[in-house]
Amino acid sequence: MSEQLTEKERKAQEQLAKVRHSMAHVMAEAVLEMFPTAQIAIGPAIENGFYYDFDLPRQLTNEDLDEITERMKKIIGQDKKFVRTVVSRDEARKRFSDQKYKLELLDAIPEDEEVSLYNQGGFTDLCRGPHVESTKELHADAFKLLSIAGAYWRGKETNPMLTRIYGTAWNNAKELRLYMEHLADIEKRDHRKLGKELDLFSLHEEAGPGLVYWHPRGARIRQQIENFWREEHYKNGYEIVYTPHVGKSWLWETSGHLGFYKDSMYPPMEMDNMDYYVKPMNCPFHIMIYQNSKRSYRDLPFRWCELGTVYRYEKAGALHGLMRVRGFTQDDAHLFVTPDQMDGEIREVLRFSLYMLHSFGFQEIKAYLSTRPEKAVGEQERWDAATEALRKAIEAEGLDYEVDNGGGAFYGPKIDLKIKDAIGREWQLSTVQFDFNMPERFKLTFVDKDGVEKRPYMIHRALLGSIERFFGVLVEHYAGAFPPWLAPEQVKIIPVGEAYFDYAKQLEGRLRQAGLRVSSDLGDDRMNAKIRNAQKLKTPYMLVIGEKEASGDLVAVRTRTGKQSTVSTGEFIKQVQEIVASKQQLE
RNA sequence: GCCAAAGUAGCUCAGCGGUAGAGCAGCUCACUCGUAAUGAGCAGGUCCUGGGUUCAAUUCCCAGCUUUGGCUCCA
Repeated sequence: MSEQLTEKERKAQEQLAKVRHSMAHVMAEAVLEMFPTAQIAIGPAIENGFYYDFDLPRQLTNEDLDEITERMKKIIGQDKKFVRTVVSRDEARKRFSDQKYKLELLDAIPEDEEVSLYNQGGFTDLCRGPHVESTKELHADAFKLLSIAGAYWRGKETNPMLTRIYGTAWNNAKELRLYMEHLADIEKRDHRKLGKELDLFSLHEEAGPGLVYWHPRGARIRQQIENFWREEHYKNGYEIVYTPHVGKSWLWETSGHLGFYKDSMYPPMEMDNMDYYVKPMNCPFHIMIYQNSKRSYRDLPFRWCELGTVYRYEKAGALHGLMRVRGFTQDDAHLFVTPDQMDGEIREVLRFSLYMLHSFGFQEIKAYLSTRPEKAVGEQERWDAATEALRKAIEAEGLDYEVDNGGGAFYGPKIDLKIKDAIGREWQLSTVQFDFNMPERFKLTFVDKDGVEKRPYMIHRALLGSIERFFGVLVEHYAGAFPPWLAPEQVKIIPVGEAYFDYAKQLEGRLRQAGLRVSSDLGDDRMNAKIRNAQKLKTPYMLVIGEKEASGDLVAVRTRTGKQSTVSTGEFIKQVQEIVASKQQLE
């Protein structure tokens, strides 16, 4: 199932990576022309482009980017050859004696590896390559410098901050244009922008950053998501639980959260000489329910789910719209299972997860299997068994997957599912995680057939992740044009004139009785303006009502996609109900 | 948290060392309308907050808060 590239595609990709990497060198040359004392760090090719990190004598402005661009164009036009030479370490050290970052990189190259330099005339870089033969292969009209950003040297928070310049580069001007259009599309779909335009939600710095306010229209969508979620959980053998928002410190000490994540938790509140913490996770609470009685192997598995709102102190600079917030609702569940049940339960969780994601319109899904890291709790056999269970489940579902060796949490291996949205971006939504830690820490037991108390296995899982984030992804995926089953308002009734206001209200009542989300526009705008307003809100159906419709029990349907038709009111209701029931998108 | 940029009306933005402007939205009035904006009028602002410089600060400087783009982080 994995993406197989043909030889030709692979070569084309390699070439483009070389172009981008070489662009980075050209940019470095241009920057050194402008700032001869600049320290240069690294400059790789990345997805869609390249960057280079510099330590510069002053801050860069956008005008500087223009000048760098002009200089790069000049360099490209000179047909400079990229020449590779292998040198000794001493030579390299001499060459870069005034470049401290390069010296550091040089020291990091293993003894048995060659040290190679690439030169294109005025610029030599310590570099493994590969590069294009000559700047002839680069296209002055197919690159663009995009942004200036700060980046830690070697990505380490404690290291100095360098100036990074990002650029994009392509094979020709047309590809660049398409990419720039893609960026514009991303901007149009931005959930923060659409959230305002469609009046879905807001954030209020004065009331607390990273905390989401759901407006009626956003809340309608959320209700649809949650209702569907609850129904499906009951259908799939889960029980819904509700747990508190705060708990005494011993809970978080026992769970280990205070030890590992204290900095990311909201500070405690003191009451009756006790510290209470706002929950950053739901698991300890579900565990309290588990411990409420002695559990038998006959009771297991327990599948307890909760739309649990948690609070985490995210760093100020990390907040981003709905995607990264400080208060969010996990569509959480914890499964307490016997070792025998593990395989089957994992398989079911995965199947359920895929079903949910498909229901929301995500078809392309990829799995990531993360295995035991260096530092981990739990015996090796349990890790092996759990990891195998995860792998078997992925393979049974025929999912394309990658293994992230050592990428698991310290308490257990996990599967993450990433979806691809309408414009090809990946978002991680579902996660299924084994936990060898909590049952141990809370000393969970069940009495097995043989009368012996044993540890249950515990599985954490979230299908949508956080409702806030999932909602943000949905907004961007659909660009705000939600399929009718999710749309906050499905139908807008637009009378052609005041004479039909009464009929509009009557029709509205009838549609509402039929379960549709509908309202009438009885303002004093002209019909055209009303259509425009409904269209801007991406309302799926607009019903224009006048004499013909009122007298014939008809509706003139205009969909937001621009299709028009006239059908009987009954027929319209039936059609919409069908589309809603089948969760189809409007065509 | 770190680097950089930004913060002016509900929204999108212009402007500027002499205490502010547009479009849209809102309100009022007129128009009574057949598939993406009818017209006119009115109202709306501690120019993010706190200091400093200055005769005078929304404008310049400093600090803070928030947002944006990255970096780091993300149980």
